[in-house]
Parts: sequence; structure tokens; C-alpha cells
Amino acid sequence: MANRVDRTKEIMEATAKLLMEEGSEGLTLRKVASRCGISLSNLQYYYPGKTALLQAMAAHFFRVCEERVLAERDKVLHDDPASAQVFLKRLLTLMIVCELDDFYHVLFRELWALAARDATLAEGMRTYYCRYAAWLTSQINELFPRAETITSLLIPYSEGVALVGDAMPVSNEAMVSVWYQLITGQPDTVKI
Amino acid sequence: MANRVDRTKEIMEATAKLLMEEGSEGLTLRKVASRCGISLSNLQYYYPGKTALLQAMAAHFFRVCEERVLAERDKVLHDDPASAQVFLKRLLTLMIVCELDDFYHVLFRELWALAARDATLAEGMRTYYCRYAAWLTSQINELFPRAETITSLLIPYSEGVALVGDAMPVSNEAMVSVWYQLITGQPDTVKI
DNA sequence: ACCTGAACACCGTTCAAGT
DNA sequence: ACCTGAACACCGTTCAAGT
Repeated sequence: MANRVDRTKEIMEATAKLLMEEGSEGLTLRKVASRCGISLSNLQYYYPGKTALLQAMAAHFFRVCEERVLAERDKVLHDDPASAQVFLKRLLTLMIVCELDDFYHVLFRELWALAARDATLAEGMRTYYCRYAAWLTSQINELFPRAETITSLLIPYSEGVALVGDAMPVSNEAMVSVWYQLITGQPDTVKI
Repeated sequence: MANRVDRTKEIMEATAKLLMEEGSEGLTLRKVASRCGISLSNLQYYYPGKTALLQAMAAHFFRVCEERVLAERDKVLHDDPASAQVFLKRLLTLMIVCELDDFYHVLFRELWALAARDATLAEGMRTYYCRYAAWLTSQINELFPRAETITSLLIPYSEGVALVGDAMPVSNEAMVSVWYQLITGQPDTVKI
């Protein structure tokens, strides 16, 4: 028996799958409804518009991003609590090279597309990035000086790389070492 | 009498205006055609699909960006041919704080919004950023060492700032001086 | 070469109606 | 509260036909 929670979860998963398989241009309410075995109008009952559906996806996106970085920190600091260098290297690699997988990369672009026209979503995005910046600053602050400056350099850079990184003359992998040297003042000799 | 050049220019301007006024969601071929006083199918004659129209729009966008920076360089180097510092300061201010005026800032977001739904346009964007990066590198190369690295840092950062700059702990104005010191190795004492 | 209107398959949204 | 089908206005694309 499908209650409200099950149904919304089912819709969320169908939306995610559809985005992965057909890209953002292939995401239509009719297809989502069809995958859930419900009518188009019933989908509209749970999410009263396409924007509402994508807003829910946005919340999911932010949650995953946060968990991803937190997991990285815990993993490294568990291995060697004193190894600030390794954590930095991993953090830079995560932010610049790995970014997120394709699915979340598509979602990231789609969210900015929506935010350009949806003031509420745009404000939500800003709040998320403020929180993200504060958190990153506190993480860096324990290990390196000028944490606020580093954050203000690194977050915009990493988001920009997600857009234009593959068109730059220096590879993203090489840029990790550039950033490492920029922050520590020493050449990158960390192997991960 | 409208020849081909006039017609395409007219279409281009109508597209830009429409994007500005109604955003990427409001941009439809019918509206563009209507604004130009031509039929939908005639618009399709000049631009055989929506993607083709958007590609032309992107080309226009990048041309303006390039001209903007070139004008800035000429203005400064005319005043004092030796003043690489002033040019750098102006370039950084242009890229980080001013970016472009509102119109092109909106256009920038809308283009990425559209590129998320249009693979061909996304590839076109990549090509333009490659050219932009090569050009910026050549500009910097005459004045400062490690031009490719600077380009690979600065372009993604400036695009990222356009998205999340207002959520960072350090203001964009202050970040100009940070970048100045990063590139020159000296404190920013340039007044503009 | 330039331009038109009609038709096609699809989209998001709305709504009266059922359980 | 949950779900449906039909209808609406709109979209990009195609195409036979005009000048």
C-alpha cells in the first residue's frame, strides 16, 4: 500500500533515474508519471508543478553534497588525525577534479537554470552556499591561516571549474597541485 | 529593404531582448519571429533550429566579452604603455567585481541554463571558452609569468563568482586585491 | 533565395469528476 | 486524501507551396 511518503520517494527516484538516462531535456512530467504508474494529474497532486518537483530534487542535491565532503573529512582524519596535508589534497581533488558524478553535475546546472527565474530557489541556493562557506572556513581554519580568503577563492573556483574547467589550458588534475602550493606555500608532494 | 545581414542582425537583437525580458524559459521561436515581423518558418530558414539560434547568441555574447576586455587594455596602455599593474588591476576588477553589466550577466546565466538542455550549445560554449582562455593567456603572457596557470585559475573563478560570489565571506572587491597579490607577488597599491 | 500557412507530435497546466 | 481523463494553450519541427 502506497502512502504519501512512499509515493513521493517513488517519484523522486523516478525523476532521478530519468535525469540520468535521458538528461535534463528528457525529463517530462508525463514520463515521470508513467514510470510511477500513475496519471499525469496525480503527479501534479504531489508536486503541483515541474518547479516544485525540481525544488525537491535541489534539497536532495544539497544534502548529498554536504554528506560527500563530510565523509571525506571523516575518512582522512580517521586514518591520521594529524595529516592536514592529506586532507587538503583530498579536499582539493574532491572539489576540483572529482566534483560529483554526472547525475549531480546535470542537476547542478539545472538548479542554476531554475534559480535564474525562481527567486525562492535562488535564495535557498545562497543560503546553502553561505552554510557551505562557513563550514569550509572552519575546517580550513584549524589547519591553515587566512581561511576565509581561501574559502572565498576555492568555492567560486570549484563551481566555475564545473562549468568551464574542461576548456582551460591547464588540466584540473594539475590545478590541484597549484592550489595546494597556493594554500600551503609549499610544493605538492602528497600522493593519494 | 532587408538583406540577409540585416535580417540576421534583427533576429539576434530580438533574441537578446527576449532573453533579457523573459528569461530562458520565455524564449520561443514564435516570439522571436513575431518581434521581427516574420513567420515562424521564415525564422527557421535563417536559423534551421532553436539550437542554431542559441549558438549565434552565444557567439555574440563572447564577442562582446572579448571586446570589453580589449577596450580596457587599449585604454590603459594608451595612458601609460608601461603600466602593466594598472591593466591587471582593471582586468581583475572587470572580471570579478563588474563582470559585465546586468544584461550580459543575465545572458550568461541563461546561456548556461540553455546549455544544460542543449548538448550542441554546450559544445559551442566549450569552444568559445577555449578561445577565450587562449586569448587571455596571450594577453597575460606579455606581462606576467605563468600565464596559463593564471588563466586556468582566473576564468573558472570569475565564472564561479558570478554564481556564488555574494555568498562568500570575503567581498568581491577585497578579492581583487587578493588576486593582484597572487599574480604579482606584491601587495595591491594600485588606485583606479 | 526568401517567405508563408497548415499540420504534427509533444509539452506543462487546469479542472470537473470520481473514490 | 488520493486519483483520473479530457481539454487547453503552447512548443519546436516539418513540409508542400508561393514569390
